[in-house]
Amino acid sequence: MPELAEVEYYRKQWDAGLGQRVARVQVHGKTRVFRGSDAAKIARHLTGRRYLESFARGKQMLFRFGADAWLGVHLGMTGNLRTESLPFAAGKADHLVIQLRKNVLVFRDWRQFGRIRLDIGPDAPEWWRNIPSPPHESAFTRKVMAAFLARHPGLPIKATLLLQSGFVGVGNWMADEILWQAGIAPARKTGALQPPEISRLWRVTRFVCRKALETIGEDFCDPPSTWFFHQRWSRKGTCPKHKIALQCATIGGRTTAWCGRCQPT
DNA sequence: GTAAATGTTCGGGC
DNA sequence: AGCCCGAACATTTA
Repeated sequence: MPELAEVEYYRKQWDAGLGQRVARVQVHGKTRVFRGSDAAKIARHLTGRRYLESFARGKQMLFRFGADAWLGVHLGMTGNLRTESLPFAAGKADHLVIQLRKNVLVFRDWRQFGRIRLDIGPDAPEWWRNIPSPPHESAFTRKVMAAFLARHPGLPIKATLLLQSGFVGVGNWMADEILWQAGIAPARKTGALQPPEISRLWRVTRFVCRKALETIGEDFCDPPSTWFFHQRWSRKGTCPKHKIALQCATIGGRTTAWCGRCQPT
């Protein structure tokens, strides 16, 4: 589920717990989401601390508990966050359950591709600080984007858009949306894009990210009805402009849909 | 019963 | 040494 805007939406789902102290933490010890970390240790460190603030950057989230405990959350493919009220019984996929005074913060993830980690220190952890600027921020200039494209000339542009080192927060549906709106075929080699196409790609990337944040990121409401978004999920989607059947193939290792007329090869 | 799912990482081949 | 692709991860749903 979660790309840039969905992540922003889920981040806010824990807001109801802001300012409350952690009474108890339940973790599923053997779940994959704690890989690389000690789940029991995370539970121990969070207990007694107050939930103070949260951040989202692309597909990553960071939650601060007390002065120096930083909980990193990645939602993977099927993760989500929600707040429950007491009494609450954790379900099978509720791998992290943070019980506060009045509310319960829950991380659920069926497929367990998500990840939870904890860092202790006065400042946000290094992995967090190293995340580049997502496209909706002003630091994502045309020049920055063009330089990134130039580093991956051999990849299909679809695959390049999925690289989190350059297009922070862009995932499978956003990449298809961006390429459709920009009129660029997903299989085109990144290095083959002409300057006017790069300009269009840059403008559209920022627009799609910003608009998605205004709609999905705000309250999970649908993006504009004219978007590709509404068509690409179904096997028999059609181009919003031409009403013709969409093309479908695996590109960059992921299912990709596009319009043969809007996006000529 | 089989295929596919909005993500990332690792290993092998070139 | 890069670079690129496919497989693997775990589970549900169509």
